[in-house]
Amino acid sequence: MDAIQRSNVFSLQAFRSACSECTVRELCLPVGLKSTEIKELDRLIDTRHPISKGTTLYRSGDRFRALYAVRTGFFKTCLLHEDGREQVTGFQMMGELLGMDAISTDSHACDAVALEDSEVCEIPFEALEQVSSKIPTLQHHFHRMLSREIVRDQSLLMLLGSMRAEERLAAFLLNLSKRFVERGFAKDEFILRMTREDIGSYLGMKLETVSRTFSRFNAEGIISVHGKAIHIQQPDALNDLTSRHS
Amino acid sequence: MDAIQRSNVFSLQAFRSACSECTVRELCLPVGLKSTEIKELDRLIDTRHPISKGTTLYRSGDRFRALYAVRTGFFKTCLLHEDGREQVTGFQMMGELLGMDAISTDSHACDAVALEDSEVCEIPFEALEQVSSKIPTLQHHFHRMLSREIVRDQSLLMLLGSMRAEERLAAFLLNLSKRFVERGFAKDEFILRMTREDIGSYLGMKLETVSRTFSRFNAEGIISVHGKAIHIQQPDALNDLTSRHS
DNA sequence: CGGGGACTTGATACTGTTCAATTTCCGTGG
DNA sequence: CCACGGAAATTGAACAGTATCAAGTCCCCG
Repeated sequence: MDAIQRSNVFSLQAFRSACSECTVRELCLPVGLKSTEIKELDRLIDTRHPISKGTTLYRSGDRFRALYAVRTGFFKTCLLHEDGREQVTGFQMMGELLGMDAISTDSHACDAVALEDSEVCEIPFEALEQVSSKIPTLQHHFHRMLSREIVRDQSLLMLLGSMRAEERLAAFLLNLSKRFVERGFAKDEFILRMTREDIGSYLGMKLETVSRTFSRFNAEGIISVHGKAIHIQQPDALNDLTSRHS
Repeated sequence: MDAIQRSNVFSLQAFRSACSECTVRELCLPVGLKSTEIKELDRLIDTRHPISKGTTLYRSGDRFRALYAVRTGFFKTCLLHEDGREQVTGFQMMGELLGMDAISTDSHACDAVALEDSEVCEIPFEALEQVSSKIPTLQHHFHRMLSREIVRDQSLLMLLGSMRAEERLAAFLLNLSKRFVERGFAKDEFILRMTREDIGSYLGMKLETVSRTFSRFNAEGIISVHGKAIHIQQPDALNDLTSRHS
């Protein structure tokens, strides 16, 4: 387990996006900005905030002031239904943005909980709007970030609406794998930061079903599971599951 | 049925948002704009486009050029999985915006299909970004629109992830009712523009289950159903369904 | 008026849930 | 460092909710 964690070596890209300025600069990745513009951006970032495991970054109903870029660590966002049911709406890792749902009502629509000790950069939203209206490429990229969140949610809708338990879990693992790779970690070995219950809530199934499905994949040699440590043995098999007929 | 349709009388508000300029002005609803700014906005709107029933406004993969505001009519958006499965991701009616998911990749991520003869206003996106960077209140409101779409998708996630068939359909009917009211139509009588299959896809269930659940609600006197004509008899009963324990 | 898609309804099969009993893991304090 | 205790995970068996398959009806459009 410790061995697996060590195998998640940083790549240069991952290292870059881990430094404070660059987490925000991720907002303007697709284009080269002038150095004066970059300075303006960096001025916008508040100090880094440590968030320890299990604590919330914000809660549903909190007044919206800033977006947060995950610098290190791992978060989940979840809605709380009045009758107590919880729905996990997403998991956020290094370089991803939190809080975009709050813009619409000026108050947060969900809770954001750190699943391990983490650090975030605070991006005061008013300032971001001001700066971005002066830098068209930044504005455009920010719109892309918002839009990407919409697309992400919609592919999750597809998953919840038309896939079976096996397919959902396969898609989930492949998605995690892809995101780890983008950050320079190993594509086939990682540690889950969330519980089976979190996964189940996210994927619309019960924790027992998650556990059973993991066990089945394990028995079939598609992955090996040891608690939260996952090793993907046959990525193609997972791929087949997500796109197989009926 | 014709009678029900007639009972959906326009209110002043609905009438306003149906006129071309105002559909776009909906973008800047929360604040008063100067008349010069309103002129600038109105110049931005392309001509209105009629979209006849069954045709697509855009398809997945189409190059992204503009957002569309629904002026009259009714649309669905749907993702197509490679194996043929279709997932309806939303239904859009008068005054709602289409195409926000396309910003992220510059190409549309889903199909938009007119469910009845409709009209849309085209809002060229580049122009919108330019204008909105000059008018802070417009920029902010546009961000709210994007964010609202995220929130909308996330409450649908909750629905798909943690509700049973009955609860889903109840939530769906209440949501439609709410949106009709906002547009000045009757809150308890309306015509569904989509098929049972569309509803099922949207709510993550099979068309037979949709039909059966409608029949059960009908038998219990909660609603009356005649094909696509719905009359909500006991809104409270629907409310109880959506928020009842386990 | 005819044809075909949309809808309803029934019988059956199956996936995933629920309830319950263990086992494993991991943080905590002795 | 080890032992303890509680949370997390695994596994089984019975059950519930939906899906599937199939037959028949309705209704809308041409």
